[in-house]
This record gives sequence, structure tokens and C-alpha cells, in this order.
Amino acid sequence: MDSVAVENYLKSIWELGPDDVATQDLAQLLNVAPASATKMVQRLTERGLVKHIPYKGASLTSEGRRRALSVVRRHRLLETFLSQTLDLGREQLHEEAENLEHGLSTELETVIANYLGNPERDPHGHPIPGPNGELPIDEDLLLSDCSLNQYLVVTQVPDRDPELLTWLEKNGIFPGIKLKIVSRDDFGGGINVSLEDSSIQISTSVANEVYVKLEND
Amino acid sequence: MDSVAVENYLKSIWELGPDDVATQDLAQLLNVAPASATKMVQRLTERGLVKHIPYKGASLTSEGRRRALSVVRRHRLLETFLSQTLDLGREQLHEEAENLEHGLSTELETVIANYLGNPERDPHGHPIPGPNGELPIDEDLLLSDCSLNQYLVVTQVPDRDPELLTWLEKNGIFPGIKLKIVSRDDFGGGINVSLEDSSIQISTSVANEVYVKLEND
DNA sequence: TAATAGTTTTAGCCAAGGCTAAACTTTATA
DNA sequence: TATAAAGTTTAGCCTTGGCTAAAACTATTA
Ligand SMILES: [Mn+2]
Ligand SMILES: [Mn+2]
Ligand SMILES: [Mn+2]
Ligand SMILES: [Mn+2]
Repeated sequence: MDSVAVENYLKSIWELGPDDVATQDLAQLLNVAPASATKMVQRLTERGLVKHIPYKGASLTSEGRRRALSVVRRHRLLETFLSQTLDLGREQLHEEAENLEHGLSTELETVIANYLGNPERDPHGHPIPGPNGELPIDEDLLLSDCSLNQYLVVTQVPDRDPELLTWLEKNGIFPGIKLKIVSRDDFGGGINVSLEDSSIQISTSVANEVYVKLEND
Repeated sequence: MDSVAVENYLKSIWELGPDDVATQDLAQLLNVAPASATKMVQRLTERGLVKHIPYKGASLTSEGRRRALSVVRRHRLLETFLSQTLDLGREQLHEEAENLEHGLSTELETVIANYLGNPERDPHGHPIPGPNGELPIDEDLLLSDCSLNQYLVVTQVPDRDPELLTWLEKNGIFPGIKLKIVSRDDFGGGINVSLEDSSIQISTSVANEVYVKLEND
């Protein structure tokens, strides 16, 4: 079994990938010094889970990816389970799942997945990998890439930043909601969207973390 | 925050206590070499969580006890939560809680406790410590200590051994069940109990792990 | 009460996973 | 294109939590 540290590194490399991941980015995401990240990346390379090209970056081998996706699966199943059983807001889920994901046995993972009806997405709309690390293809569109006046449905919101998530929630943006981009502020940077019965401005950086699909399935 | 190892040592010392705990017993419960247990006990003594009298044994300080009970609370709340939401048998709960207990935040602990209605016992009948480490007084009687022909109600069964727990369950012995000791096999060692509509023989070693109370409240 | 068995501690080792400071590469800038 | 800045790796250190083997202590038993 991988240690908590190893699981966190693998998951982080996956999240920052699939391109070569910079030592700095990895270190920052994990709150460790760059030297620590380098050392761990080297250890994972020894173990055949990572490919490291010095001064260039790190990427997962297929075995590394499999294990990373196993952590992601546990994380997202836990988020879904907690949101379904307890009355937690979408912004509280990530942090809790982050702690619990390493302690979930394969057996309990299966029981929870069945209990939930083997869901394909978590409460943020993130796809849940299958038990063998199959990742459902994800063809959602970045909100910021969409054209004006198309009818869209939100499919994914980010999960890491509770502040942002609370703001999105308060303004009616979460998976399932319909919206339309009505205009772009090309310089102020941002887009104006209209929802069912309100309309708000969303900065580019936020629009870069929200995914949508076209309304007609 | 205490590490996983520290939490496990504190909980184990509590479980083996309150008398001075022998190095060997501690090592065995935690699956480590006696020398490892000695070393950790010394570290915990440094930190003021344990009192160690060399060659005699280890016991918890009041701060050590508080932290141990916090782990026990998380463990027992998790067992209760899992048994209530998923359809796990009583014999599967302990192992899962053992892994998850270290990843449960204080906030989620509170949410779960409220969701469950702040229960006083877990599915094995073990008392759940309060949020500040108050342990409900436990005046249950050892089944093996009870006299013949008293009307008894099972209050606690052990949680560690899935085999045993499955056996108990199959024979109708679990918290809430009424029974009566009808005779003792003083030499074959064991007691004969009659339940609602069956009667079985229970070895002394098992009867030493089952607690009961008198039927009239 | 002296030898022996059992238990505990000490000594010395190791791997994991952190850190800082210094050295080295790569990239950007003058 | 030379130099400076930014990013990365190496070197060397530390703590935690394991281990085994040997030494020390305690309890038992002859
Ligand atoms: Mn998440
Ligand atoms: Mn999520
Ligand atoms: Mn238990
Ligand atoms: Mn229990």
C-alpha cells in the first residue's frame, strides 16, 4: 500500500498533468519545499510510478496513473457520500475528503459506490474514475471558451477554494444550472452571463474553472 | 495534531489500561517489536502524554487520556455512522473505523455526531466519549460474573474479532437481546444461556467479553 | 539463594519524508 | 551573446517510527 505522502504526490502530479509537471508547481500544491518534491519524484521514479526528466518535469507512468486515479476515485466517492448522507455544503466536501481518502479500504469503497448507485460524477461535477482506473471521457467545454448566446448547462465547478465555491453557489452557479454568455468584457477581463432569473459578471480566472455543455444534450 | 502512530499508541494504552500497561501487551496489540513500543512510550513521556515507570509499565497522563478518548470518540462515531448509512454487518465496522478515525476533522466529527443524534453507544454497545473526553460511566456487568437465572439484557459485545462477532450474531447475541444463564460448566469452562427461543453454550473466554445489565432498567 | 527464564530497555541501524543552503541549469534580458 | 534571474537539483541535516541484537532487570523455580 502506498503511504499517504506517496498517494498525495501521485494525485497532485495527475491533477497538474498530463504535461510534464514543474517541481515548483508540485511543491506549491503540496505545501513542501521544492527540494522535497524533487526528492520524492526521484523516489517515485525508482519505484516505476513516475518518469522524471531532470530540469524538465515529472509525469506519471501508466502504473502511477492507475494509482493516482484510485486516490481520485476514493476522494470523489467520499465527497459524494458525505454530501448525500450529511447536509454538507459543496464547499465543505473537498477538505474532508482530502483527509479521509487515504483511509478508505477497497471493500468500503465498493460498498459506498454501490450505495450511491455507482455515480459518474461527484457533487462538483467531476468525473469519478472506475474501480480499475478508467476515467470516463470528459468532453465538457470551458465556460470561458464558449461563444455568445449559446444555451449552456453547468457541468463542473472547482472544489478547492471554499470562498469561491460559496460565491458561485450564492450566485446560482453549480452543476445542472442553465446559463448563457451575453457579452465579453475583453479588457476588464470577464464575461457577463445570464441565468434563469439573474445575471452576473464572472472574471476570466473563474470562468476558466467552470465547465459546461450545450443544453441540447 | 498527533500523528497516526501517536494516536494509535494512546488509544491502545487506554484500551489496555487503566493499570500500568506492559510493553509486551502494547507491542502485541500494535504489531510492533517490544523495543519500538518502549521507544515510543519514552517519546510520549517526553511530551507529557504518558507516565512511564521503567520495567513496570506505562499509563496515560490526563492530557494523554483526553487525546486517547478523542480517538475513541471518532472511532465509535464512525462505526455508528457507517452502520447507520451503509448496510455493513457489525463485524465489518471496526476495521474500517480503525483506518478512517485518523482522518476525521473535528468539524465533521460534530456534524456526524449531530446527524446521529449524539448517540451514547456504538453498534457494539461501547460507550461513545463526549466531545471533551467525558466518558459516560459504564456500569455494565460482565456476563461471566452474573448469577444463574437472572433476567439479563446484552449491552456490549467485542468488536475486534470478526469471526467471533459473526458467531455471536448467528447465535442471536448482540446488544439489546435478552438472555438468562441457566447453568455453569465449571470445568469444561463455560456457561449455558437461554435466549428468547434458543439456548447455547458460551465459553468463559467469550463470556468475559460480553457485558449485560439487569433487565429491569 | 542462586540459576534460569522471561521481560524490558539500550544501542545501533535503516527508510521515509521533511528542511535549508549551495551548486547547477535554463531562460530571460540587456 | 553575455549576464542576471528564475527554477531545479544536490548535499547535508533532522525527526519519526520502525527493526535486530545485546545488555539489564525481574520473577520464578530448583
Ligand atoms: Mn475534491
Ligand atoms: Mn469534487
Ligand atoms: Mn471498534
Ligand atoms: Mn465498537
